[in-house]
Amino acid sequence: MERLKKRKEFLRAARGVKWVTPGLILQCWHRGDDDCSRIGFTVTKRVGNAVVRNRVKRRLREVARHDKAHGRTGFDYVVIGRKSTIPRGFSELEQDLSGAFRGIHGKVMRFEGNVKKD
RNA sequence: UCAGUUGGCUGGAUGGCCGCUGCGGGAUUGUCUUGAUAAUCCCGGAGAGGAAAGUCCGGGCUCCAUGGGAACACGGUGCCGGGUAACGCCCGGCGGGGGCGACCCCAGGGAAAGUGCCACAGAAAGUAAACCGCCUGAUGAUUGAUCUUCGGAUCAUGCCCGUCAGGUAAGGGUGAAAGGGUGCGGUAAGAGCGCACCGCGGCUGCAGUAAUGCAGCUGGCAUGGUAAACCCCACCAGGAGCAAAACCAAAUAGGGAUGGCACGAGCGUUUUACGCUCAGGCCGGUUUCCAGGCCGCUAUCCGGGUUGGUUGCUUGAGGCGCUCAGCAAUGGGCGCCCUAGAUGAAUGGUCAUACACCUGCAAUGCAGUGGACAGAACCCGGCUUACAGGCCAACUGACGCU
Repeated sequence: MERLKKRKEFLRAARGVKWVTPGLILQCWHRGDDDCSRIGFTVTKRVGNAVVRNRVKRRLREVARHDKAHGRTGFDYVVIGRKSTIPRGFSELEQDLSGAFRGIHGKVMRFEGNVKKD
């Protein structure tokens, strides 16, 4: 799983499907090719100062590192940190992410199925 | 022991497991120019701050082609001496203010160069001025006396109640501030009108590198405040910033159209053309001068590009220790050390153990929360702001004991 690095790719993922959990928000964009899955992290200034933002981003990155099973090839994912990411327990965050992956994949399939019907 | 002042240090600890980014070494594989490069793995070691922050000053460095002189504009600084690469910083001193004291605070040049402003209140806010009051003179009324034709007239009085003319800044009242302060004399009442002391100005002497201080003589009250109002004086100062800038790869453009001005002179070669010289134009905020560089100039319109990598990038006005000079800031000498370099941006996640903090139960234990302010982005020197708790040193005051 590689990292997203360009602003354009983040903006493209923000136009895709979104899934909200208590500890984080997951966005994804189905590229449609067979390259490996990619993931990026976003924490806005509303969450806190630089120290808090760094801490949120590190916990999210660590959670994503532990969860290697759910990312699918051909997908770009963006994880957005929230103020609630800091007080949330680490195992709870792991459950949030794996649940978000399962939910968002189902949502993408339904969305693409609707597109094919149209 | 308590209260306080100043300066400095520290900025969560220990361990297990799993990661991230550089660096050094090694192995395997691929490539080729055979010692380089790319990928993967292993080992070792390193990896946020005192403010990394605010971006407020001063520098280094890079570009604006470069260097220098003069004037002006804009901007900044402002007691004196020293330190420094430099500063608006630091140290020492002076002056003023505060504190019993250790000590602290000060945007601290010029207000007799000029202009402006001083709300409200108040009579008056700066060529002083007369509201109340005080004083003098005249006078009305009053009162008294004399005369009388009984209407009044004349003389005196002027404390009290008025009017007019003048004097007065002592007192009252207003204000942030009322044209030196206190006392004595003086005066009709008063006033630097005179005197003493204090304050202020000038001159002289002494001490000090100087700011300034002390002493003497003298002047005479002349000089209200405000320069963080304009201003004057002295000194300093070109602009933009690492998204600077350079290189590599890809892409490309010193792109096109229209109009205006110019397309000059001389020489050489082979009359177009090219080269050289002169003239002309452009080159830091403006003007100008000197050296120098560049070459058609200019206006309007149209279209396109602005991505990736490498360097810059961490050895520097660098730290630590000893020593010498100095009251100190700081400087000299000697020795040792190398200590983050990311770029959607590493420096962490998690668990355990004690240790602080807070809350509750409740009573010195248990449970829960959970670790001050805060995250490098080219690098230094400062300033400012934020900061839980802990430690050290020197000094001051009070109380007690010896």
